[in-house]
Amino acid sequence: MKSVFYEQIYEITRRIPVGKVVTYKQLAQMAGRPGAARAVGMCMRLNDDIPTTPCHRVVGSTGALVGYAGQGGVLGKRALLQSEGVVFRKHKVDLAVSRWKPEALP
DNA sequence: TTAATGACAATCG
DNA sequence: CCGATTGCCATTA
Repeated sequence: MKSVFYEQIYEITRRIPVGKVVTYKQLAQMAGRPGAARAVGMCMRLNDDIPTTPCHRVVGSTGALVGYAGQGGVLGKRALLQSEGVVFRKHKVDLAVSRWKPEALP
């Protein structure tokens, strides 16, 4: 365990359903640290356990794929998201459709 | 304790 | 719309 903050981020990230994404800002807010979006990004970068923590489902507030430490970089990330059903509008994720809203869970 | 680093985000020209 | 700038935060050396 690196830190409580990181663990929280990972835990939330693990709940993201297939075909949906969240923004770094959103994660930070859910972890109780609004404004720590940047720190969240670092957390994702350190994550190497992709199977249990789908960090590729985390994008920028505008839907742009900021970065990806996994295979293929942001390109591979985009491919993964698309294959999971995430809707893309040009080069960015269509947050209006693919943003995960915890309250929207059935 | 201070300074530096990033997978961010909002603002400005 | 795009690129540059500034502010923010947790972690690390």
